[in-house]
Parts: sequence; structure tokens; C-alpha cells
Amino acid sequence: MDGTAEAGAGDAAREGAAAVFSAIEAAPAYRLVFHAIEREILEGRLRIGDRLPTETELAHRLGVHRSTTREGLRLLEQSGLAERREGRRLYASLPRTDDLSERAQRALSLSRVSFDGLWRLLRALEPAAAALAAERIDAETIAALEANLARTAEAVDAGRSVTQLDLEFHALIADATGDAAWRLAREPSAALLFPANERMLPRLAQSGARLLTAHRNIFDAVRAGDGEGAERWMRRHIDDFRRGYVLAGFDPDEPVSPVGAPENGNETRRPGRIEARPGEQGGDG
Amino acid sequence: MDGTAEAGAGDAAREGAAAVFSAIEAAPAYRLVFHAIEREILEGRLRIGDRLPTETELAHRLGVHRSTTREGLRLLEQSGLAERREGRRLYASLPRTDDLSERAQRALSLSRVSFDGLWRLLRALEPAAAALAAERIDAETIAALEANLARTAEAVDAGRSVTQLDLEFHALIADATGDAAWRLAREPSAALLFPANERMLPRLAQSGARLLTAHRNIFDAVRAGDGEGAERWMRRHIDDFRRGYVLAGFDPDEPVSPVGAPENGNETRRPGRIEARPGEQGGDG
DNA sequence: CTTAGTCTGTTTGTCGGACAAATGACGAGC
DNA sequence: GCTCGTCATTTGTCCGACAAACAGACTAAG
Repeated sequence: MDGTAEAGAGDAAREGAAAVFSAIEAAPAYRLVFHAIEREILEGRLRIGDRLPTETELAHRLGVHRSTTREGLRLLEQSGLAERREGRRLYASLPRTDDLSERAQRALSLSRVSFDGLWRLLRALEPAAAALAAERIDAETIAALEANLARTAEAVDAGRSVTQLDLEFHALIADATGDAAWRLAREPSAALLFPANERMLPRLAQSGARLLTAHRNIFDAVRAGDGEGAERWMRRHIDDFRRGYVLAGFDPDEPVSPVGAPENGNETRRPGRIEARPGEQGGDG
Repeated sequence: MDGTAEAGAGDAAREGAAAVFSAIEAAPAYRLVFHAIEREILEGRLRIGDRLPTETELAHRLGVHRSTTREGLRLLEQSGLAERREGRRLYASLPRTDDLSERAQRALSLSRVSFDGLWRLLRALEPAAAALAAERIDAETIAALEANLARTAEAVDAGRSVTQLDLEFHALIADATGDAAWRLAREPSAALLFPANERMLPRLAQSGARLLTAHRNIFDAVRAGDGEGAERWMRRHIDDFRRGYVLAGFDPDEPVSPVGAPENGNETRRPGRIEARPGEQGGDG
């Protein structure tokens, strides 16, 4: 605890031009704890799914207090490398893609993104994804897409919102590429862009039906292994989306509005405690 | 403290069919602390850049102990919504894109991605990004690109590796779109794919020079506002990249090897402490 | 008057220990 | 055999303490 900083104090003759003085790297112990465990996981000594040692044991092994260990564990937890199962225990895990997407989405929604920027991104991605999907799709994803189409048809008939199903359809296409990179690349933008549908629907007759038809065409091509067709239909679908947006009277150059405020509930759902503290201190300053 | 869990214990007469029993959402207090602060930031009561209250004050206001507060702060920290500046204090911040990218990249590298999948993703993205960049680029990014090209030329002359500069060039193009979504979408994949260059270089004569020429062509088109040209040159560049990969004798269907093990240093660099504890407990089991 | 040192109150990092509640394993009882 | 208490383990939370780092204010030196 006495890393006395006696670095560049010496003679005042010249400002050492050659000396580099790369910034000293240091970190509080809780961060070292985090990295120690992270490393165990990344280098395979702790395999995905393995239960982490007890807090007490970790503390003991790392030579720090349990509180410090716990702070490190929080970092690990939030980084996605540790995950709670069955309520309490922590298990080593891979950061989940949807988790990453969600965060990216939030970051995006807080930054400046225009409808047009997002749209052009997806116009580049989605057709290519559809083409690749046509080459690689498996039976399982086909089934999932069929189910999605069925539910979309229902929703359209019933006049319900199709936004969620729309998002799911496109996500499934991305999944069909079999490559996590595709999903990761498109998800945040799609989640921000496609809900714009919600605002168009009331203004455009038949937009639900059009969407369904488009999805069906895309699906048929994908299932048939017709990459080119899938790409073409998807591109039309995306173009159509933009057209609808403009027709409905929106300005594609405007920033997209952050959809969905941060909800409260969504915790890791464990039975037990309901509130942190029923009500003890109000807040006095 | 005493949220005694007396949920569904009652009479065993009938299994309430009508009752819904939506899963009880509960969370430990440290998580509630996290969400409380998160919410303050997301809803604008704490603005980006604002200094967070003292740990003690937070603890007091939220009615929990400082230790608990600190655990919540670790979550916040790792989520990117709080950031240390000047060493200690925590400030509200936006999750940084490069941070998100880095995590996404790690997640990708741990999952199954093939050269081909990544390549096709970037083949869809990069040309479109270049086209958009040509419409929107500003003087600053032009300057950055020029600097990048100059350094690339140097590196090629000197026979040094151009991988980092290559990555930077493409990232700058994405930046030039002015839309964070583009950078976020391509960064993780690019970071995994482009370093493959490193392996090709020794096997292919002139590949550095080819890369430089391609970058120059792309840049010229972008600067001239020639979207179509930029797109075309970029597509060629990406195609060329794949051709080189195959020529060099690699199989595009193989999974990409995780590049770069998790390094040690990269902390938040704060002067002061060098080690958590110089050497107090060795580890006895 | 600027520069360098000194002092002081505040804030963070870490530690020690304590205890209630939840969990999981296990053996007793219907 | 299945259900129900019992008990040890583990997590969540709290209390309190103290050293180190830091931000400022203030003072001595050039």
C-alpha cells in the first residue's frame, strides 16, 4: 500500500524527450478479482456452466475480504460472464447475445440515430441475411418461421399489433444464417427501427396484410433455398417499409424516438424478498 | 430484511385455475440500487457527465448500507452507465460503443463464427457504409482518413503490419456515416475478420500495396461525394480480401481463430496503487 | 507573484465481523 | 415412496473502522 510515486522528479535540466512514461496501470482489488475470475473462464480453467466457488472460498483464495470479492463478482455478473441459476449460485457463462443486443440498443437509443441511417443499415443487412439464410437454414428454424407466420396471420386478422412478430421474423432469418455475428449486427438497429411500424399501421390501410405477404414470399424463397429470390423479396420488403413510413407522413431524417422506457420489473426473478426495505427512510438529504 | 415468503402456501383444496400467479419479481437490494440509479440517468434526472452522489449519500438516500450501495455501483459501472474520471469519482455516462463492441467481439469469438459468415456480413455492410459515408462525411473525418492513409503508406514501405491501420480505416468510414449504429453493427465482425490479413501478408506478395491502393480509391470516391464509386471500390476491396484469403491457402469455411488472448493490463489507468496487495497471503488452500 | 510544500476534511477502498433468510441435503414419519 | 422438519451452507445485508487518495486552502520559499 505504499507505491510511493517518485517518478519524474529528478533534475530540471530538460524535459526528457526520449522517456515515454506510459501511464501507470493500476486497479482496485475488486477489479483485480473480476479479472482473475474472468481470466479463469476465458482461458478455460473454469468451463462454461461450471459453478463458481463460494464467495468465502474465493475471498480466501484471492486473499481479499469477502466484500471485496463480492464487488468483483458484481462486475463479473454484469459483464455476462457469470449468471445466476436457480436463484442464488453463480455459474460461469457466456455473455448472452440478446443481452449484448439490448445494451447496444439502449446505447443507440440514447445516441443520435436517424430513421434513415438505421434504414440504410438494415437495407444492407437484411437482404444479405436472407440470401445466406436460404443457403443454410435448417428444419428447426423453418418450423419456427412457419409458426411465426401463422401467428402473424392471426394477429393481422384480429387487427392486433404485429411489431413483435415482425421483429421475430427478421431475427429468425438472421438466426438461420447460423452465424451469431449476423444477429448481433442487426438486432439493435432492427429493434429500434421496426417498431416504427406501430406508428404507421393506424395510418395505412392494409399495411399488416402487406407485411404478411412480404414475409411469406421471403420465407418461401428461403425455404426453397433460393438465395437470390430471398434477397430480392427482402429488399422489396425493406424498401416498402420506408415507403410506408414516408407515406404515413413521417420524416425519415428525423431521429427515431426512443421506444419503450426502461421498465421496472425485469429482474432475474427469484422468489423471496419483495422489496429491498418495505419503507424505512424517506430521504432527508 | 424480513420479506417473509408466504406466497402460495394456503389451503390445498384446489389449484386456483383462475388465479394467474404471475412470477414474482424480486431482486436483491444491490440490484435495486443499480436500477434506481440507472433510472435516474435514463430518465434524465441525472444527466450525462453529472457527478454521482457520494457512496455514503446514496446509501443514506436509498436506505441501504454503503456496502450494498457499492455493489450496486459496480453493476452500474460495468454496465457503462457510470464511468470513473480522474481516478476516483463516478460520473454518469453513456455506454461507450467501443466498449460494447469489444464485448460483442469477445462473445463472438467464443461462439462459432466462420470466416465465410463474417465475410459475407461485411460484404453487405462495408460497401453500403462507404456509400453513405460519401454523402455525409465531414472535414474532420476526411483529415483522419488522410492521416490513416499516410501512415498506412509508411507501414507498407517499411514492411510493417497494416492490420491495425486497416481496421482503423474501415472504422473511420463507418464513423463517416455519422450514425453510431453502423459502427456498432460492423465493429465486432471487422475486428475478428480483418486481422486475417496478418496471416495472408507473408504469403502474398504485394498484398500491402494492393490494400493501400484500394483504400485510396475508396477514400477518393468518398471525399468526392461519389457514393456509387465508393460502394463499388469497397466491394472490390472486400472481394479482393476473400480472394487473397483463399489464394493464401486458407479455407473460408473454417471457424476463425480467436485473435488476441485476454490481455492483462488494460485497466482504467489511475495513478496510485500498483498492486492490490503487495504480497500478503500466498494462497494456502 | 508564482511554485512547492503542508495541513485538513472528504471520499473511496478494504477489512473485520455479525446475523437473518434462502437453499439443499438428509433422515424421520405417514 | 413421498412429504416434512432439521441442520449446515451460502448469500444478502448490515455495522463499524481505518488507511490511502484526493481536493482545496493555506503557507513558506524562490
